[in-house]
Amino acid sequence: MSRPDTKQRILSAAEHHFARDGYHATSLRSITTAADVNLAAVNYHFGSKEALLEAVIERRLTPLNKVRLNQLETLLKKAKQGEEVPTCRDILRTFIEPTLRLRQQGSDSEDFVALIGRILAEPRGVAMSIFMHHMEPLMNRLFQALALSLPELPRQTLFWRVHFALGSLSHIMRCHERHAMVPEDVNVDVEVGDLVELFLDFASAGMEGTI
Amino acid sequence: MSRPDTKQRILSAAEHHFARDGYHATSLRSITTAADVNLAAVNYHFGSKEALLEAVIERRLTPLNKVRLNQLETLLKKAKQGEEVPTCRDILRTFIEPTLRLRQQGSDSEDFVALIGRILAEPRGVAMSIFMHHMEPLMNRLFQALALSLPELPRQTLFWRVHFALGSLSHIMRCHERHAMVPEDVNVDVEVGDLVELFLDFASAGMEGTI
DNA sequence: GTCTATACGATGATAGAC
DNA sequence: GTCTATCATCGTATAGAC
Repeated sequence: MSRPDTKQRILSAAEHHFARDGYHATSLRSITTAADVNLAAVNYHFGSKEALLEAVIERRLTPLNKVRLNQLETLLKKAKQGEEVPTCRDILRTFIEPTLRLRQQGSDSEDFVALIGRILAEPRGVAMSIFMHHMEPLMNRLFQALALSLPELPRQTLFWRVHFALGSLSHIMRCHERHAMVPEDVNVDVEVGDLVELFLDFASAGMEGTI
Repeated sequence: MSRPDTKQRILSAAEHHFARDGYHATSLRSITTAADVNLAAVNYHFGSKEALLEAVIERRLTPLNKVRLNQLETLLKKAKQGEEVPTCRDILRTFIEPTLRLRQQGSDSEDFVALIGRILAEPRGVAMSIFMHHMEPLMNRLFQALALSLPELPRQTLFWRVHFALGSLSHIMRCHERHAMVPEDVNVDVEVGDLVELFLDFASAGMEGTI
């Protein structure tokens, strides 16, 4: 019996398990069991566990970054036509909104969001270099746009603030389920759209803060 | 031959390896080799790999939180005497400065900072519950103080902003060595004291931002 | 080409003899 | 406290069925 979707099934199962338990704590056996395929199928289709992780990342990161870059370029073009400078908030929005929206579109991309959050937390992790490679053009463009929007800010200060903001984002990406130590009278359930605005309030204020 | 410092040597070696490679990617063999003790010594002194991790965390987190809580209480008392409200920036400082300072005091606590950053990145990780248990009183007090400082802010908004700020902090804790995608003309080397101020500029502006 | 069954060497954590 | 044995499980390799 031929099942042409074997690769995709492995990718989805791997995505889910990697996101939930982390790369090292996930065994190939648990993935192949969940995907209902033979253990050796991973090696046949991907070559190794590490290569599987790379494939998991690339499957979703490539289209995501295409969307983010498109939105950013559109914003910059529109601002240029109106001879304005795009706001810091709008620039950040092109980066974070498509990311957080992956959670809600009913697809199985929710796991991916958490997975990226985890990868960003493993400095010397196996996936870091492949991830960075995919992010570089977008990051350069983002930094460039923010520098345009905040011309008075020293570049070193700008760098650190971008670092802080993206660190904050990676934290949210990881923790959309776990909410420890929530005060009793606080309701943490928010719509994705509201979370985006809450975050943009915080991050753009932080970016624009006086020195 | 009896070596009374066996436990401490294991703790330090474990701290170093857990911080560098992560909990799951670290083998007991690599720890005991580095500590120059027998493999089984871990089980004898701590019971299990997981219990060792807990001991590693507790050894430094207990005194750290004592310092943070003391600084916060002192700040609140001083403000009360002057019949003032402590600033958001000063409150945050009591939390983050003692943490980041662990890197520079020449001790071996640098690894611990990175380790905590990593633990915070593993939602369902083995160490999360023990970590949270240690943080709860301090977090409650922190939230309470910030609510005092920003009375006009809805509590839900305050919660999320604290969440964002601490996410940002955990990111810095992890990444003090890796700095990917740094623009060419930016120098990322900063003193700990400068980093604290850079972060407080960002975080307090973000906390105080208008709604 | 796809997929399966099975085996291998390495390493994991732990228990029990000493 | 230490050492050794043990056993489960890991990622990977391979031979062969469809």
